[in-house]
Amino acid sequence: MARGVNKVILVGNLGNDPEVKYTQGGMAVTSLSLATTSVRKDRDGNTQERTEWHRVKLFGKLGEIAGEYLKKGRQVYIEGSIRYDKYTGPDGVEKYFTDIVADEMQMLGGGEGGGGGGGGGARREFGGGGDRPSRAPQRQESAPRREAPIAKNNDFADDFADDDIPF
Amino acid sequence: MARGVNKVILVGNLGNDPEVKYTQGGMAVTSLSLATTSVRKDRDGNTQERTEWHRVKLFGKLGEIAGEYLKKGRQVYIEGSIRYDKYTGPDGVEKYFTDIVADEMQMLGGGEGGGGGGGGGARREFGGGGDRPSRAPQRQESAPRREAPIAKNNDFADDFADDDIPF
Amino acid sequence: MARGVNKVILVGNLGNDPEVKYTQGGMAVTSLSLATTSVRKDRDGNTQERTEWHRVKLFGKLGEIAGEYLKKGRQVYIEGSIRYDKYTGPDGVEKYFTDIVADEMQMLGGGEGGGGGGGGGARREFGGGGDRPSRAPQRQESAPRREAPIAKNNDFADDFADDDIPF
Amino acid sequence: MARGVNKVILVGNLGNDPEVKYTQGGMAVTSLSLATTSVRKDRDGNTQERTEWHRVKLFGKLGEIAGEYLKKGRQVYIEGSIRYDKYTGPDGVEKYFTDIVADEMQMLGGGEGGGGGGGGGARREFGGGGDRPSRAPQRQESAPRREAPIAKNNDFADDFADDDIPF
DNA sequence: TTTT
DNA sequence: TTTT
Repeated sequence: MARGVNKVILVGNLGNDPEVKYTQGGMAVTSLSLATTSVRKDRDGNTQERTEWHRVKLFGKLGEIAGEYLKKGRQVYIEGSIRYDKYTGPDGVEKYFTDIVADEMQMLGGGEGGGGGGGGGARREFGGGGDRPSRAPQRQESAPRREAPIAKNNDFADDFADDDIPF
Repeated sequence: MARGVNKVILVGNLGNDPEVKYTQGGMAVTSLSLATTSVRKDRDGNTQERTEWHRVKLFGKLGEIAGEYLKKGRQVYIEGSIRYDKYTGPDGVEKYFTDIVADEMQMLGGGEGGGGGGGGGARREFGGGGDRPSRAPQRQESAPRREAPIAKNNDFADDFADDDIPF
Repeated sequence: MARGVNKVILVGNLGNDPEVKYTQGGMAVTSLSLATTSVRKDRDGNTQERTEWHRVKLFGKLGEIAGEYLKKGRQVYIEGSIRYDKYTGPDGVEKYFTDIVADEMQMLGGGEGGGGGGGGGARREFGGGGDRPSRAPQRQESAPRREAPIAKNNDFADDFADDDIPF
Repeated sequence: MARGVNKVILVGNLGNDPEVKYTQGGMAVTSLSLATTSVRKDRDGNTQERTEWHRVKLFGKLGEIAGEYLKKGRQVYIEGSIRYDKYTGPDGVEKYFTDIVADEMQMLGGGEGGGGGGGGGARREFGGGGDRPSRAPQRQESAPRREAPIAKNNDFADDFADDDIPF
């Protein structure tokens, strides 16, 4: 439900491998760095290029799939919404972040990236409960003694209750 | 032309009247503050709301139409793309901006806002040369003695050559 | 999940009041006739208009909300997908239908249409089981003795198992 | 300009090579058959698939690029609008067509399809006059003596004045 | 800062 | 008729 529409559609290439983190409740929070490039001719007839680097966040099962199948360089379709966040650092300085929160993902380009699942699509889960924290436990175990082992730098992962996909 | 897709679709309400500025070449650069609100139930069954405030930029003729017909509170459809900008202030501090650069605009809701043109739509102009700097001169005259009368605070207006719609 | 993207975004006005039908299982199947108009100048400088009339289908709770709050003339935002159907009539003649199956709906324009819920948004339900056939029973009772009381003319309503939102 | 929004976004695979025709004025009119497939689980847990076949039309330079670089099987992003047409045949029978008129196209998947231009994007031209009927003459020469050599079967090509991109 |  |  919503009052208004906030929709983003991206087709771009990953600048790096996905980064997968887990909340303490075991929900995957995956970050992508996605490039989209525009090309145009300026008034002198020269070709100009400009690239935007989007920070894309995928939660829950969608984040797990992204972490498993996406790789640096791969082309992907993302549908989601824009989210603006402000974070006040320990030094009191405010920092601003803009994220694209993905609702849907489509791997493009025929899956040279290996695996068996390349080329498929995935959709964000609504309605809690279904998140299997599959590989999360290991991950948690591998970083045992920290108060907040995840989301040190406001990577969205402490913005919401565990296992609660944000909006 | 492009390598990739960077598309945003918004339906929201204006938090303020539009701000119209002009480049030295006379091109309108209009800024909107647009709210989109999401509503959902959390796990306890309580209704949660979250509002995103989008900074929307409209250039050229599209900016002039927006400045003329839009008003605080009015509902509008915007189609455009995301643009991330970094600005280093005189104090050396980097600031980040995210803007939605509009390609298309639709006033919604039947135009109680007056004028004759309410309720219509408009599209961004491609292909240079057609920008009539209609009311820009007056505007320039009303702020005569300043070195950089426009875009003091990196409002996009000095990011591009005059009369050159950015991308 | 999907292999590919099939997405439609419409903002238009209803040509008629919504038509609500119910499957035998009690699921609402609501049809809208939605107009979108394009305007342009032809080569002689004359203004040309062209209107497309979209057949929009809304299922389940989304269909109930549409049936309750939408009215002829009202402006609405629809997000969904295109569905092409073929129907062979009793005379053996094939007929083709194109429908927009709605996933999301936003009433636009400030809700002069009355009620308390005007102006809100709604989202299609995924995951079965949640469809309360609220007013459906009465509806069924009012048309008791018919073999196929609903969907005589292939209005989508017999294309799918009862209570099963099609795709 | 428009009153309303009529927008379609597709990512799919071509079922066949593109078909390129030319108007008498030399404008390319290219048709694609584009598949988008949805997958879901039904209530019994079985996987169901449904494929929509979209008729996509590309005009002018965009149609020339599509005809040159796209091939059967290739994945493509299309942005455009829905257009419903009715055609009354010589037998008096009415036939209905639904087309997606493309405004923008992106070839996806890294261009194994050869050529040098694979993987790029293209945008529909607005503003008449710029259509170079590059390969059209040959095409015209190869079918010299016919009253209406093109668009026998209502392929959109006689719906509009030559060189006039429809809307 | 908007809107219902 | 495509694709994984």
